[in-house]
Amino acid sequence: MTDDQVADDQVTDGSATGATPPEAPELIWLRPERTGRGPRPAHSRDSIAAAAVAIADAEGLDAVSMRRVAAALGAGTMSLYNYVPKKEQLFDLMLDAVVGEYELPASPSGDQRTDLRLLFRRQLGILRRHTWVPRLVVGRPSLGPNGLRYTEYFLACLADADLPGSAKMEALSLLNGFLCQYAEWENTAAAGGKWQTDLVSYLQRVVLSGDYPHLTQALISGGTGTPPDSDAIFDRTLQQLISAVLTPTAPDPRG
Amino acid sequence: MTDDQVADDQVTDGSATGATPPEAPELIWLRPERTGRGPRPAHSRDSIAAAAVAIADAEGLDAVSMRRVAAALGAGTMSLYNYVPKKEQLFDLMLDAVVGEYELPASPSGDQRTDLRLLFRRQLGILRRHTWVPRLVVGRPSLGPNGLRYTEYFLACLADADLPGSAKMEALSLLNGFLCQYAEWENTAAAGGKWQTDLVSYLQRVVLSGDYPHLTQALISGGTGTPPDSDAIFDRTLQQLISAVLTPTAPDPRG
DNA sequence: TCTTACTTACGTACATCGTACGTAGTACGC
DNA sequence: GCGTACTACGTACGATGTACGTAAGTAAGA
Repeated sequence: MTDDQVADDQVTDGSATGATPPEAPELIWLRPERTGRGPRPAHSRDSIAAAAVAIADAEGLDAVSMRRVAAALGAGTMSLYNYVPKKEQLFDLMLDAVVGEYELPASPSGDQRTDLRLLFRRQLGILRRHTWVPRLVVGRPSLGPNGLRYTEYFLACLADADLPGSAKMEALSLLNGFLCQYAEWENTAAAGGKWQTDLVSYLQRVVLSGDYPHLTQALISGGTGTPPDSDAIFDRTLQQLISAVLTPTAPDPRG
Repeated sequence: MTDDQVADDQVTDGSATGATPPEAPELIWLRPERTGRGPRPAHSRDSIAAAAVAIADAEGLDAVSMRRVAAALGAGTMSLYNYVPKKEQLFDLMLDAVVGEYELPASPSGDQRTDLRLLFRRQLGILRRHTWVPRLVVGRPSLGPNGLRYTEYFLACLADADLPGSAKMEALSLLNGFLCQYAEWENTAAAGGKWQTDLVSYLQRVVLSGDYPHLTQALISGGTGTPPDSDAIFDRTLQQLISAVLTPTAPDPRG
């Protein structure tokens, strides 16, 4: 599984230029930021991430291109590829930078529910400043330095919980998923514009068709496009989820 | 529902060449599939969606380009734009096609938990056949014909529940979010390849650093990259969420 | 110290993407 | 039949990710 595709690389030819192009790792955290050879790099991962984040904040995620970020750094486009070999990894840098914005307490207070609630409420604040984050956190775990510290803190909050380690990881994933989903919902609700208008008139048409009684009732009993008046919905749901997650394992009520 | 969108078309300007370039709606479901004028369209939304879905299933979402889909239909690239003015709307078609794969029961059995469990387990089956779906369901509600039927059925399952309509919609969103997240996690777990390998060696390095004791313990107490041996995790979590969602509103245990 | 090997920096170039635009042909409403 | 709105599609433009080659700079081994 390790070396099946470079079998016939330099075998027949003894020339000098690099015996094995050593398969750059897919994960950017696996390559050292600095090797100590060659000229001193002009940029750091932090500055690159900051530049990219600034662009995404100001003009949206689609405005983040390699050219654009390189230009923002005052570098040639292709120079950026020395630091970030793939655009996906630029996204990794951006996510880790955002996770790092939360100044974590030194250690949890000990009250699990309160600690978790505070943690995720802060995270929601961060996501509100960086509305592009949810689109990026699909299946890719954010495990850069800041992501690791964040994960470690989350697990420290659950240190006393009577749960297997895997359940704690699942809890993290579940709560983060909810967080991003809620943030993204806020985004679309606040987007306004033509899409919003179209959606409303479409739903009106749907309601008037009379073919969807349950949907109709659900819509009229609670405003649809209406953004949440406060964080009440978030808080309430968050607490429900925390409770669900902390419950060791419900006895299976299978029929 | 029949004629409400052509109100102010020719009112202010009597010139010939289309007085108002009538602002094509952002939502594809808002434009009729067939207007009755001009030549008969050679393709249908269903066939277009099917072609796109086939490509995505076979070669991944990134292989779905307008050119590719048009070619699969035997049409010129730009002809596709008569049916789908924006690529985003092609994605809408694809999602609705996938939602339509589940042959919904005529009406729920009446046992809320069982009905919901069955519904989402089927949905998981669909997502396993179309691994690209979670990436597409970020913030865009899927409200095509099939999406509407699906939503209506979900709400019918909750018809007897003592919840406000908004809470039911939130429940739908929450459960769907979990579903997609779980499916996406399965995808990355099953992806294999170099990324997986890199991730493992990275985590090994992290563990060996000794700086993340809680993370270390969580990792060793439950395999990380290990795909779930069965659907047990999904089922258990799904039930927890269903219970949480059906609970009218926990009394606020605010300190 | 010199050499060598590897780094950084960046310009050029290519394939591919979404899609704006224009033109030609077709079929329904008047 | 006439006009208008539709379908069909070729061409073309700007932008993207990034492979590749070259020049220059610096640390490690002789």
